[in-house]
Amino acid sequence: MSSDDLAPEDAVTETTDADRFTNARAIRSTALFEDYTELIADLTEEFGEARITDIARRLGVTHPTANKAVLRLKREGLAISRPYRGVFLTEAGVAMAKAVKARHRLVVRLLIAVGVPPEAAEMDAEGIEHYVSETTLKAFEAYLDGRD
Amino acid sequence: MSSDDLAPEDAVTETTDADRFTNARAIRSTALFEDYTELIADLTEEFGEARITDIARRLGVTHPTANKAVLRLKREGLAISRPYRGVFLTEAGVAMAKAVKARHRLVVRLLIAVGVPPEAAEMDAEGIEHYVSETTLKAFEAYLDGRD
DNA sequence: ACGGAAATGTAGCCGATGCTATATTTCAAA
DNA sequence: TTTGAAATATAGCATCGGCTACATTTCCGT
Ligand SMILES: [Mn+2]
Ligand SMILES: [Mn+2]
Ligand SMILES: [Mn+2]
Ligand SMILES: [Mn+2]
Repeated sequence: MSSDDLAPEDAVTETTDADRFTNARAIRSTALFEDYTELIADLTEEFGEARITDIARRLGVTHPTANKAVLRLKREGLAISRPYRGVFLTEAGVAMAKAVKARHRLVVRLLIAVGVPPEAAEMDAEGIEHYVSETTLKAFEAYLDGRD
Repeated sequence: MSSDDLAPEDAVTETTDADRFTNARAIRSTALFEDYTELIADLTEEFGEARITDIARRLGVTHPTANKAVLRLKREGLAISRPYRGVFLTEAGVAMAKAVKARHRLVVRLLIAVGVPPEAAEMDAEGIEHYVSETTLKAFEAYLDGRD
């Protein structure tokens, strides 16, 4: 199980356990932003703007929690807003939302394709989506195309 | 896209967006414990005990971080240890480790089965594993059995 | 036009999870 | 048996992401 089994002499770049965990930690720290941008995009499409109250209700958190998260989004250049007004995504925010939404849908489609009940697929995808790499995404696409 | 499209009069239990996000938040708060118990089980099998230094190195964190996490594990009844000695899992810890390891392997197997390169499968599984429900797990098993 | 309810903002608390710096303990080599 | 290096523990700092309580602003109905 140890990563130096059969360690070769030449300069192969090994993926260590630490690499995997470090990757997962990095993703964990951006997952919340991904959910916020995706949600703000949805609300903007539905209502023309994303109100703090609606964001909080959809996420199942209190409004101060949503407010604080939006402050972080603004600090990171993903959103803009004026006091007591709706929240809007920046270019970067829109780009993130688009990518996240595409991933979300693709993960759900794949789960359903391998036999996961739609309800469970939707539920699990909300967490899984953030950890699916580009490589895996491509594989999902290829799998979904090349069947039936 | 709104969840009250075609809302029925009778008492169907709807899964709201908030339910999904709340579920994902709950899982996020246990994911780290799952990684720790799985890792401690591995190290115990390899070396007869899990030393703080080894835990920290495998996870890619500093040893004070690992130490503090082990304190939380102990508080939650998942591990035991005496000062300056190795860490061991309790019954509950072993049970968690077993379940997590089974999930980890199954997720990797499924990803590979749908065409994800093994390297990427291992990498992504480290995050994905925590969000796979029992229902989805069963579906993965069925899928892996019922092919070839 | 205004008064009150709803929405939004802010202050402050908490635990989790990371870090660095420092203290303490263990253990093996000399 | 001593002692120094490695391992472990602890102290203290920071950010994140939850919460409650309270302050402020907006806006709708009368
Ligand atoms: Mn999500
Ligand atoms: Mn999503
Ligand atoms: Mn993991
Ligand atoms: Mn794992």
